[in-house]
Amino acid sequence: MTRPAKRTTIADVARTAGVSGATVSFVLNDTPGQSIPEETRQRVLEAVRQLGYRPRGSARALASGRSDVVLLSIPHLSIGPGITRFVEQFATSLAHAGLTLVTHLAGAPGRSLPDVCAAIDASVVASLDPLDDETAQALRGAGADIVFTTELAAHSIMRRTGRRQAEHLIALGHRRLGYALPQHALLRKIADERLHGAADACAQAGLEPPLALETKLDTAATARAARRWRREAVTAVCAYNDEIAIALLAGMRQARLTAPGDLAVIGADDIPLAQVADPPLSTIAFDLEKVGRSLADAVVASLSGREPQPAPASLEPHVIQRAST
Amino acid sequence: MTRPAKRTTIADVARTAGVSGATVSFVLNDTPGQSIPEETRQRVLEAVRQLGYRPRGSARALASGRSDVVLLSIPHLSIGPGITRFVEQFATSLAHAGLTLVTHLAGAPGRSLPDVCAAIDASVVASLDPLDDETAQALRGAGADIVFTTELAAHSIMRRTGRRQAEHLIALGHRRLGYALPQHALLRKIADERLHGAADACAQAGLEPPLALETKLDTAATARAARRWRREAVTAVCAYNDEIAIALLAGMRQARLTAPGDLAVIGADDIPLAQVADPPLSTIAFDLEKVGRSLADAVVASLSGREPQPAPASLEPHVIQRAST
DNA sequence: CTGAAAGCGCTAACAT
DNA sequence: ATGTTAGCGCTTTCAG
Repeated sequence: MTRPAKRTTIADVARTAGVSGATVSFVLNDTPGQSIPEETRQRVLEAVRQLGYRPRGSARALASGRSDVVLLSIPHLSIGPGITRFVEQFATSLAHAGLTLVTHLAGAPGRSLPDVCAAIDASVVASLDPLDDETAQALRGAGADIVFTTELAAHSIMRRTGRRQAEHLIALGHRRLGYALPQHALLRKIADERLHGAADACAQAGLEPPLALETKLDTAATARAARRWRREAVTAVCAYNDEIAIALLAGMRQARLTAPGDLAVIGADDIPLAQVADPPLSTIAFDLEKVGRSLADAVVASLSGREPQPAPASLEPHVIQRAST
Repeated sequence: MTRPAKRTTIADVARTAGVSGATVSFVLNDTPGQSIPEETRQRVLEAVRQLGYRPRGSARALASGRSDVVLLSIPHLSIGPGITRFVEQFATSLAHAGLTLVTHLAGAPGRSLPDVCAAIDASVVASLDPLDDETAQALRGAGADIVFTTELAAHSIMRRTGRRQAEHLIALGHRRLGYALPQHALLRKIADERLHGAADACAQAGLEPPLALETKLDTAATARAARRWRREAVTAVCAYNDEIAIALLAGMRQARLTAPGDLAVIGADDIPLAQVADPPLSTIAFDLEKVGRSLADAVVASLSGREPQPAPASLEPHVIQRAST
């Protein structure tokens, strides 16, 4: 057993501060039901600072049974500026509650989510994608006190996003819609939600569901799709996201079609490039930071045994109207 | 102390398999210098499967002194499809070596990198950005057996990326270059590297350094920059990345300037949207997956006390020539 | 108000 | 070839 240079432990701090390890633990954790005199408290804090001491997570987790680490599983590809803001807000809110966030990119071969969860002994696992039962089961067994999926949040936001896209187009007078689906299999789950939402809006307006076509980030492919939609009397299309929408705009340009005249197009996610598209792209935005905050609230609630609050209504995705529709 | 329903431990497995805990540990870890009969081995494995047992990371780390967890710090904003591929490959290669990767989004308030490192008791910390000394120090103290920064890898790749952009333009006959810098402060470090590389290429060709202008993802802003470059006799510009390049193309369109005639533009990173830009955007690509693989190699080497191998030359960024230059 | 002591689940000597 | 045992660093009763 090769044991490298011993790190500073709670015992070192205790010695320096002239107290016992227990006392150090008490002040560091603000353990309730203890009344440490301010003087002692300061002495301990000073020793901690001086020694640069940080409690070792594994020991703490082992002893207390809770690591206070939250593991967020991010679906494979959909990473973008929006997700970044979301994760940051999530991490910040969690930190505020004394929890530490780390993330795991799902979908890659190698470690499965339960493996990672066990390895870091996470207290909570959050996922943007609904987790399948087997995984959820494993996670519980692997020590995640609770498994929190955003099925109630992100999932339904996706659906409402599709719904808004379609509603906007319908309100503009369009009666036959198209839907541009991404090709990538890993985006399919989210894409299906969005498409589903759009279909709901159509049904509610007494229209046929959108004509969904698979596309990719390639001008020739989107040009083909655009012609097909035209042929089928589609006058407006919802794109799975802004990237697809921008590619569609490019394909239309190649096919000598213009937006919104020949085909109106609306994207989703409001990526920065949407505003410099030609024409500027209408899109759906939602407050990811707010989502991050409520997800954190839910995690905290869950950890303290309370029921999670329903997500605030202000999470509603909303239309950003630009020239493409 | 609320202790929730006990999880299955190594003792449960031992009992079920009719052996001792040590034996279970041996077969699970392939502990060298032990010769477990195949029959026993299978019995243990069977019990593990049946009970769905996974060793608890914290206990393992505490006992052995190594968590085998690698923590990757990702700089704030530069997340994109490229980074995703990199992280996935990194995780996969690491998993292959028995290591588990988790990531942390740097830059957000809340937990600092050393905090996270201590919380999960990471064995290794890797960062795409160079780490400042204080952080590196804290990391070492916080238990990262080694701190591995990619200063040698990613850092220099950034510089070589800028160099390639400029070299390409110079080879095309341009004698006065511009550089489009991002506005965001957090991108500055990388941007400076890229600009520096471009300046090197200029110097080597006996040219003045590029005229660097700060821009943002806004058509009016990039149009202004484009006019300024024209005024200063710049004929070609390197953009910090493809997003900026696309915005510049849009600004030029607004200013009735065309690429490459009025101003040639080259981006960097080869994002999917680059190929559907109008005109299709020349850019710099590099094999992020290869970077992920060599970074993993370096981590493994470092963990076993060997010197990291120099990164393979095939990591060189290369030009993707499209119509914008 | 503070300290002593018993573990948390696992690994790795050391016995057998 | 397998079992016994002593911790790893910390938290948390329980005494003082």
